[in-house]
Amino acid sequence: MDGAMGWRIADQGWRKGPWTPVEDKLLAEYVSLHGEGRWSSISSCSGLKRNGKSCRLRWVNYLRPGLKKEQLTPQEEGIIIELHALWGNKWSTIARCLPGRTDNEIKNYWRTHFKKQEKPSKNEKKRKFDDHNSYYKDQKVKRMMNNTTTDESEESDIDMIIEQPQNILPETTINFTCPVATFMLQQQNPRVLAQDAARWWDTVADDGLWSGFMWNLDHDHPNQHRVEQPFTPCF
DNA sequence: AAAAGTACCAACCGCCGGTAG
DNA sequence: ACTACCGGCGGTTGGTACTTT
Repeated sequence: MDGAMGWRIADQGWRKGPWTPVEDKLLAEYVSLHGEGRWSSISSCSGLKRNGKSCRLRWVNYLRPGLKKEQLTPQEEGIIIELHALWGNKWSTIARCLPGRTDNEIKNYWRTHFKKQEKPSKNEKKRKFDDHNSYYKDQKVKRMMNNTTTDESEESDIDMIIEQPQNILPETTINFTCPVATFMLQQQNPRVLAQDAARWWDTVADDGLWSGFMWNLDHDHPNQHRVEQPFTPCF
């Protein structure tokens, strides 16, 4: 398999590594003339010493018009989290629901922010705990200032986390009590670190974005969830 | 100031499914 | 029905910038 002209990598002397501006220009010109596709014939038509696979990837992930170069917004992060919980590592499917974002970008984002190493360094463990702990302290203070919750069980969970670090520090994964985390742990993505979800949650909550979001957790039946506003097919 | 650790991202690789001949 | 080609996908790697010690 993969014996196609432009697809064969060995023995062809294809250029590898980072793309140069000249190569980008050649690729863009080729696509503007011939449209997307026909990747395998690029090298013969454009003079590019790249295999078709590499050309396609470069176009899709970097040169294609409409790509967003800026950082992911909190809304986009939330969508990624939700869709990953629903679909798993279907990066291209998730990407179709985020216009201007690529599967590679989303994949990288997820791996960087949510799929941490099994055994982080000692220092990182400490930092994760510190971040996690300070997050809950912040949340507690916010609630006290806003006087918004009287949920004793949640309160005691928070106290436990803050006051009993020895129970948590040695572990890579920390359990936590916000709805996002609870949902994610119910799903098959339990390896979400408190630091990451907490950071995201903090942003969303502070920005007032949470209320408009798609989650709808059924507190009467905590083992169940439903999506109030299903996605319209975007692919 | 230097070394070590970490985060981020572009690009490569192998595999798979669809399709044309 | 079979085979080769093509395009796409997900996992992984390597380089670089940034941060921490």
